[in-house]
Amino acid sequence: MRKLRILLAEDHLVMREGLKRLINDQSNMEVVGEVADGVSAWQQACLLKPDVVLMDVSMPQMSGAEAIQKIKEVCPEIKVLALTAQRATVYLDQLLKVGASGYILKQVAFSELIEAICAVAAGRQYFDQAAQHHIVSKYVKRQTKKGDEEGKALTRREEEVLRLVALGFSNKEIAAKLEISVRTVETHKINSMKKLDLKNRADVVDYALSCGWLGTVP
Amino acid sequence: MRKLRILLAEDHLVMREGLKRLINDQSNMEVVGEVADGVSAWQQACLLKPDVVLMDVSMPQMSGAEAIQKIKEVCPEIKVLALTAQRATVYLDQLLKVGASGYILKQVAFSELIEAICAVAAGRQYFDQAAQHHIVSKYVKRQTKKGDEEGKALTRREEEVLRLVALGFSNKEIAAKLEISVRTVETHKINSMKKLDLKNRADVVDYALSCGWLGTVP
DNA sequence: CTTTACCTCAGTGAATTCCCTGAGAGCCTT
DNA sequence: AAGGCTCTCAGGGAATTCACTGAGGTAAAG
Repeated sequence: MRKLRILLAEDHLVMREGLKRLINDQSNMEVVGEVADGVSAWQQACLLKPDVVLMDVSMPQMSGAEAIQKIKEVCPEIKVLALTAQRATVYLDQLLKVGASGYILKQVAFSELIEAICAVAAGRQYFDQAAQHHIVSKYVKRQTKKGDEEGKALTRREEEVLRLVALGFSNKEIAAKLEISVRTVETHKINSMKKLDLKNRADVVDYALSCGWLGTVP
Repeated sequence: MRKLRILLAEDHLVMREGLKRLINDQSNMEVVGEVADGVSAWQQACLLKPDVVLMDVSMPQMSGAEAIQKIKEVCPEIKVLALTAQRATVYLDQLLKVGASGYILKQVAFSELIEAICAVAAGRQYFDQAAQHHIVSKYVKRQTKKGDEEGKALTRREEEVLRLVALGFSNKEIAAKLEISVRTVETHKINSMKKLDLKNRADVVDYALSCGWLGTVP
């Protein structure tokens, strides 16, 4: 039986080394490459053509989601298992959209990680309990509410503005940054907050944290 | 030669298992315990009396710094090596104050980690380059500016308020939370921002990120 | 006992944000 | 061509924050 070829994309060297050794100890898998940022992840994935990419979603240079999108664009046959430090079910939607085959927390037991890798390598999907629950409940909502859920997706501009709001920038500063008027910023801000049912800045920060917008300091 | 007895305090199971195996592979050290939160870290440290506690500073229930303080109170002979996911030199001061013997990033190479463990076990201190630089530059400043640096330390109340500001709460909400008047909140906010030379909310968020105030969602 | 630091609160005027409304231009789909 | 979505901008009043000042009470340190 051929060994599963795995690419590690994880910027914490210690965890990366740990993962590498643990995976290499498995009889049916081996680590064929290691990278520490999203850009390298994409390049190496296309070069090495691993069976599975184990991808930390919060990495410098390019976010995990962006890297996954790039990989899937060029090599759709490569499976990507997203690895995240925090519970971030909101972020999950984006990962699913760009083509992640699975989603698992770093807090997870090692045996479950191996199981997840095997699952995605076999073409199945793997989600931890919280993610599973999130997906199911959203699906149920969609069934009942019909297209109401889609109406809650932020537009590019809205997300851009909301991210800057979470980072603490004032409307004025955001307007300057994006070269638009303050009133426009207000509009995007209000609209995005209504869509996500965020009542104040604290909610925005919460949302941003759950999205990983603030998680990594590059 | 007796093996170094090490306690792992780290809430990411995968990294914990990785660390355990890597450390146990070393001929001169072994992992004698593993915990996933600050409270357990404290209890197990006092129970197991390890030579070194490898402590993730961001853990649920009790922060790393608090746990270190507890450990050092009861068992000052136990050395603690602080492990952190992000560069957070500001947080470093607190770790030093409570008695951490070393400070190292998760991004570090495994060999350096082993080196750090050996150093703190031997009673020396170990700090990564950035931390080293931070300490030295602060020391130099203190030499030149005398007590000026101390004047820049936030008071408990100021830090409390600033943290809430970074989390996106409005003055009004903070006032309600702390049961003080809005004007008092304004005062603490202004004073703390002046002390740290933060010009706007964005700077506050930056500072908070560098302190790890926003890094972990428990 | 005096000094110092900390926490608390307030006045004031300017600046900014909030929250509602309405609306024109560009682009894509039907 | 018509409709829908996105991005853009604006008016206006209420609410909040900003940035300055001053000040009383308490607790620790000298």
